[in-house]
Amino acid sequence: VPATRAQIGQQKRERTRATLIAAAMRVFARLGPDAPTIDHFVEEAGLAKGTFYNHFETRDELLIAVASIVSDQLISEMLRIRTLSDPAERVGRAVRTFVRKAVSDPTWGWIIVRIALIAAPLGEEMRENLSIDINDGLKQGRFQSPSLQAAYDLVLGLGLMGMRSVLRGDAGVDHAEHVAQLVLAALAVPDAKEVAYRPIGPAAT
Amino acid sequence: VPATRAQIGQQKRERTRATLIAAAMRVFARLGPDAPTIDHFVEEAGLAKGTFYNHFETRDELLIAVASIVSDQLISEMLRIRTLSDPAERVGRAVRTFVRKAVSDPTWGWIIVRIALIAAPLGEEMRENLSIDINDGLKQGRFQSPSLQAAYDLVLGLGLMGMRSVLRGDAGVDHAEHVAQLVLAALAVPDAKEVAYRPIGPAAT
DNA sequence: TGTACATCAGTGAACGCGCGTTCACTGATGTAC
DNA sequence: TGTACATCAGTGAACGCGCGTTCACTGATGTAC
Repeated sequence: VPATRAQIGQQKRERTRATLIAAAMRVFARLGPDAPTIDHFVEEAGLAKGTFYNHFETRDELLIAVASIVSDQLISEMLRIRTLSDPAERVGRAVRTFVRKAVSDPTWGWIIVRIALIAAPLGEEMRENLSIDINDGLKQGRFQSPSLQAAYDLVLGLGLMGMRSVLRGDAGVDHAEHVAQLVLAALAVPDAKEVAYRPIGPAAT
Repeated sequence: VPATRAQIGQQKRERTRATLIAAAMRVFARLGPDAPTIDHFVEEAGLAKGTFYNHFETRDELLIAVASIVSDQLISEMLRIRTLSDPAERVGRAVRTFVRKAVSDPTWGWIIVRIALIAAPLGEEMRENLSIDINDGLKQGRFQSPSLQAAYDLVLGLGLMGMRSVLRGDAGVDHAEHVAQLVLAALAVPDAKEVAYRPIGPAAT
């Protein structure tokens, strides 16, 4: 089928928008949520300044777009892990996966570390999803914790700090497993080390 | 003794500087390290804009001054705790003290949470001091951890996230003890709960 | 088939506000005589 | 004791750069005939 003018235009628009968002991710990862200027984004993207305003009204709108994409990736990862039946394995796998992903995709990792706790949507999604898994473990007696909130602080705090360490190059190759092991040990999982190192195969229920 | 003109001037200067720094602490606590402008600081302090430049050359210099003060307070607190002989009690006490202090002095707490990981001196001081206590515990066999770095991420990550929870009003009255207990449990301290709740008396060696 | 036209994403010069920075001035207070 | 002077922290108006924002224009590409 021949492309109509409208279709061609839309495709170009979408490609430019994607270029801009990809550039914005690198910039936010490098400079954090507050410091970057419009010039930072368009220069990184290799586009004219006016182009920014063809796609976004404000700098904040771009930050939200970036946060939404990262948030969606987080959620889909959490949902894949949810197919595992053991809450300990779910929480351990989540921590381990995110720390490993920070190694393989530092831009993604720095965005999480630098804006995770600031951009509202991102933080809330993480919170909701984590709370489900932690609650499951507590109800089943697989976890012990003096409170849900403390367990939540444990997983999010140690997870983020573990990501930060590997991003800064301060940690060894097994850091993801080490961090997962400590999380599970804190929650009084007896086989914490075994679960933390369990090979990642096809999701077994 | 009658005050000389030079002394009077110096005293006034010091008072103004203190006013400015106290105002800057509230502003940094509220807005983070990047967002505030010079106008924010002088308005909060009730001073003229030019006065800022009588005391600091740049916005960054003020941030460093604030970070230094907070850092000094952190270190002196850590040094007081160092008089305790049991590494488990030292680490637990440190975490507990900082979370409690975030409750009683939210401005101080928010500064730690918002700029702890950004302002270099602050992060390094915390790192050095924590590493000493953690290393002691590992060498003495009081702690178990797959790596020093992971244990460090645990204490700093859970500590900061615990502070953040109480600052946001998301946690109960015993949150400091809950967080300390989880830290010690993660490090395989058998009497984690007992140590976390041990009354804070005069430092016993 | 070829040519003139319509559409629209992208462009970048121009504008103007906000914020960092300067500096001549004020006023409080000790000092000189 | 009283008065003129010196010093210096603090003041705030003024300046100008940087950055957000606008908009007339360009050029690529499909459409009309």
